[in-house]
Amino acid sequence: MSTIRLLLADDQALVRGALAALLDLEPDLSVVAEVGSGDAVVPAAREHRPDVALLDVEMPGLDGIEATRALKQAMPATRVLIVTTFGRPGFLRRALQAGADGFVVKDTPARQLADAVRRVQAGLRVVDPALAADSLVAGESPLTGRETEVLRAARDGASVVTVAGRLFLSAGTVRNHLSAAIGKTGAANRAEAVRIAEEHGWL
Amino acid sequence: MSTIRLLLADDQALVRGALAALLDLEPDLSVVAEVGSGDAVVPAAREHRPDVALLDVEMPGLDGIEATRALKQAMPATRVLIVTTFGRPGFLRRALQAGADGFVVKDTPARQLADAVRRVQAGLRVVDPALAADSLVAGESPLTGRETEVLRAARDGASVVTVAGRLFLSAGTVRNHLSAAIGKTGAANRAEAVRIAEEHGWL
DNA sequence: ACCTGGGCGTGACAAATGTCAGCGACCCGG
DNA sequence: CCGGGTCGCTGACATTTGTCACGCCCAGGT
Repeated sequence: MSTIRLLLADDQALVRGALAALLDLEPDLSVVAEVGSGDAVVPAAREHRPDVALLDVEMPGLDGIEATRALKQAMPATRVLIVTTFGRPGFLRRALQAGADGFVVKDTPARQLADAVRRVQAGLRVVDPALAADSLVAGESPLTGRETEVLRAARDGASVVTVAGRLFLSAGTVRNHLSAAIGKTGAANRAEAVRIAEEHGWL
Repeated sequence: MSTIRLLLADDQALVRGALAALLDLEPDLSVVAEVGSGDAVVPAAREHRPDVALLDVEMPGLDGIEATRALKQAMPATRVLIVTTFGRPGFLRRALQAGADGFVVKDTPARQLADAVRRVQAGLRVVDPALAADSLVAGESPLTGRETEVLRAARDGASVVTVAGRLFLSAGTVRNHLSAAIGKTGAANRAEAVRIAEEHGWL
């Protein structure tokens, strides 16, 4: 049995290095490339031809989801395993839609990671069961495209007019979109709506 | 030269295990205990007598800062090295005040971690230079105790009356404290004030 | 004894926010 | 071709939020 070649992508160098150390302990696994940003994933994959890519969701440049899409398009044979800090239900859904073969939260015990890699390499889907359940109840984002944009632009506490300026919209329109988002999220508030949408992975 | 005994505390099992793997590669280091919450730090330290404790800041139960204080009080000889995701200037200051011997961000290269551990064990202070500079400019929190409390209670987007109810205050008082916090942070907004305060590590 | 600063409260005011109804435009599927 | 949905905009309205001035109490330093 030949060794499985791995690519690691995580913006935190310490975590990246530590994961590499952990996975290199396994005799059948070998980390052939490490990158710290989403943009670097595809070039590194072209050069080192990994069997499996472990991608973090939170990354500068392309995030893990977009990087998955790009990688699957460039090299469809490469398996993708998403490794992330936050178990946002929406992330799981979007990751799978982007073509990911597995989804692991950083809460899972260290020893299971190598198994997850092997399963993914074998062509199986690996998904955290608890998270999958959450994803089903949470469902898809109820927010329309514009509402999502507006809510995202209001994340940092910008006022209505500021957001309107950023998106080239009328202030009234922004207010309406925000109102709709607040209603759909069940929030009482702009800030609360942002929080809820973020927790569900809708932003 | 005897080996340095380590205690690892991080709520993310995968990261914890990976760090353990990384550090165990060094011949002079040995991970003798791993815990996933701040409350477990002191008991584990009592049992395993580590030379150096690596603590994450973000943890359930006691956070890394409080755990540092507790550990230093219970076993002053133990060296504490804080390892954290976010380079919030305020965290550094509070960590050092709580008695930490070193402060490392998760962005630093993996190979430097072992060195940081050795330096801390040798009695030196280890601090990320860039972060130290930030800490100097950012300075201490300008917020008074009450203002901090109120701002923290308003973090999730709660309304004035809700916050007032939580803290057993009058609505007007809450508004005044919030107004003061907004002024001191230079924000235009409650939400912005929260964001700014969080970025500085004042919450 | 005096001053200072933080905490707590009230009242009043302007500005921002959230809600609602209604209008025209567009695209897509039946 | 005619809905239905999304988008964009307006205007009006009640509520919330942010600001300010003012007062009271208490703990600390001088």
